[in-house]
Amino acid sequence: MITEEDRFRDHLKKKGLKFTSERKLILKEVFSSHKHFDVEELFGRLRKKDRAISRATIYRTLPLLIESGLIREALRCRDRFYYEHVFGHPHHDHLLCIGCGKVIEFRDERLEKLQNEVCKKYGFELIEHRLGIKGYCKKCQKKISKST
Amino acid sequence: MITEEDRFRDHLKKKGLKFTSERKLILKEVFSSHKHFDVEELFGRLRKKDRAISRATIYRTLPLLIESGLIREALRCRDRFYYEHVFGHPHHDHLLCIGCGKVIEFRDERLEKLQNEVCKKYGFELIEHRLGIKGYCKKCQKKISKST
DNA sequence: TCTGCGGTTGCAATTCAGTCTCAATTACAA
DNA sequence: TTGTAATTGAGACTGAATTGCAACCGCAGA
Ligand SMILES: [Mn+2]
Ligand SMILES: [Mn+2]
Ligand SMILES: [Zn+2]
Ligand SMILES: [Zn+2]
Repeated sequence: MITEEDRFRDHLKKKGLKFTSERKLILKEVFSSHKHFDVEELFGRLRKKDRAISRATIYRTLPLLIESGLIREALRCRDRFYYEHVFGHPHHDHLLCIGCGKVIEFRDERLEKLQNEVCKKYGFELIEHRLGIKGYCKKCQKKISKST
Repeated sequence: MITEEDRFRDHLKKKGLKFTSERKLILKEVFSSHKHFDVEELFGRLRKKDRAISRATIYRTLPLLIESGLIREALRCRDRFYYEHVFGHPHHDHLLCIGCGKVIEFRDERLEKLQNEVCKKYGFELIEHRLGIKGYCKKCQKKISKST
């Protein structure tokens, strides 16, 4: 069974890059939780450990994790990228509540299939897609109807 | 028949805001072409006219045009937002070529319907959505297969 | 195990889109 | 025409992300 570390090591080797202790720590921290995360949060989490890692190194490592197929940019909110696992986690899309910021993940096979059809129609080779649906979650709908 | 200017005037009036010459010029320039645009491009186009308008005013006006339902954020590439017309142009989604930057617009009713279904399932009130599919256009596929 | 060659790191400086402040200006309703 | 609240441009500012550089270090080969 291949672990995320195996995958990362392979990718680095292929590119003639080194598996440093910093990259190892970042990888470990990234895969210690399944939640979406941004650079600041990751930086904060790492700082609390015995070994702090600079923001620059984090910014330089995340693209390597993306290239390895381990994570991807999931959302962009509040002027930041939020990342999520790809390795070990099936693809899905997101509902974003404008009211409270809640994020709901969903997967719909029919949506995926239709996108393939669209690409076929235009002779387009699909590499990746991102679907973000903005609106109001149940709770926020209630809040709004109460306040009017 | 309602024009984009009517729409903008109405919206401004509703909010107690003024229809200034700057806002009028920005509106005019935005609707002078149907292509996607970003702030820098719009700023450049306006500067070439008799009357230059500051970036700050453009940044302050675009949200008003969005609120009015005249334009929307269509894409995010190269760290910038790209905008497009909503007024007078039916909703659609985008295929983005990673190779050459080409943007293909498409509309698929079934995709729209399925998204409504997904929202219903989660009790989510859909306000807007954005689907961006990244990949390679026909030409870029050929280029790649030639170079290997 | 030792060595040397790249690749890597942290830091601070930098970039750049986007926001904000403020004094001067202007739309527009009365 | 006038009063007033909204608006403007200029430049300072913010904050995420990038970069240059000198010291550092992983690792393949000896
Ligand atoms: Mn997710
Ligand atoms: Mn479009
Ligand atoms: Zn909510
Ligand atoms: Zn292309």
